[in-house]
Amino acid sequence: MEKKEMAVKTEDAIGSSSFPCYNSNLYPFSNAFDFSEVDKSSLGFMELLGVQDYSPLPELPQLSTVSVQPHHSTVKVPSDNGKECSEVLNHQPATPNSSSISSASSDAVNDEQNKTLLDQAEEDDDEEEGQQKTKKQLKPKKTNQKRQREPRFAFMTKSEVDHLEDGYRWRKYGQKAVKNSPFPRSYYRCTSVSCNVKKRVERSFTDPSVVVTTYEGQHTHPSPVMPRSGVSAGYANNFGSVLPPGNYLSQYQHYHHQQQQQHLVNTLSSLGFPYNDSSSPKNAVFTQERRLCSNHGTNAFLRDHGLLQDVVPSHMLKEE
DNA sequence: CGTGTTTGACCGGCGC
DNA sequence: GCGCCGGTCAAACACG
Repeated sequence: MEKKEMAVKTEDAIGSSSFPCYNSNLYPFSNAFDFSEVDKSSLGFMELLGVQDYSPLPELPQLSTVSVQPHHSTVKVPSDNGKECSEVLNHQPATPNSSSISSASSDAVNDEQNKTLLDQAEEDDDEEEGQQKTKKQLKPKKTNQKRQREPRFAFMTKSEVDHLEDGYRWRKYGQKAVKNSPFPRSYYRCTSVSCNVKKRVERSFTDPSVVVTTYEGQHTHPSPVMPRSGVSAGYANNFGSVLPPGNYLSQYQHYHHQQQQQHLVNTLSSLGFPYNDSSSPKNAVFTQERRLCSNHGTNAFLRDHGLLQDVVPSHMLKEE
């Protein structure tokens, strides 16, 4: 079977010298596909390296991983920690000479009860003001409430640069060696005050050209890259940010947007997906993003449908 | 001086 | 209890 690609070959698309490999900024399927609705055998040509659901759990994040590969489909529900996540990712075979994009979607976001470590730390400060709490000293005992995480999602990107630009400003706060991997994992936190979004960046050791980026939490502010503007003026990425039209990153994203949109159209057509026919039951594929969008706070995110907003008829994307 | 990175130490969960 | 490991802290440092 002829193998088609959902993602754009970075080198082919833009030339490796013009831009760093930012193709991951487009995530055409981010939050878009409900794989439970899709006959995975029909997706055999896709090069989705992994789809991860980091939906929050009462205690530790539980990860359900779906791998969709040629002639291989698995659904894994790891036990109680995040180890299996990276393992699954790392088990993905390398696919040289092709870009790969994967995405994951978060389920219902129980964001009101989620409490970050920073929040807890602030509370600790309040409760124990006057106490010295330098790092060298023992930190105050935490309460028995266990740590809860924000919803997370991860994706894999073929890229030469580790830290992919996404329109937000990040401050690196740590780097750790990863077990069974020669590549370190970097930890970033959004620099905006009161925004506790974090992301981890690591390189797959099975395919060093693949960068695994994991986002945790949701931005409580617009992208600082954009001065302002509505969606119509700029190009919205899938993280709720909108980039101004003249922005270099925006232009780049728009270029890839067009490229990948065409790929998506071709792919859907070859699959027999009547993407312009709302009467098909296959349209259920597109419903999850809308559901997710309604769970996000930012207007930009609400309106952002990524590639689907151009491929899928607008009435399919409307709130019902 | 403000901002961001580096890096060793610390913390907490987990398995044995 | 101990060690491993992922995640975080924060002092030191670099840079514009």
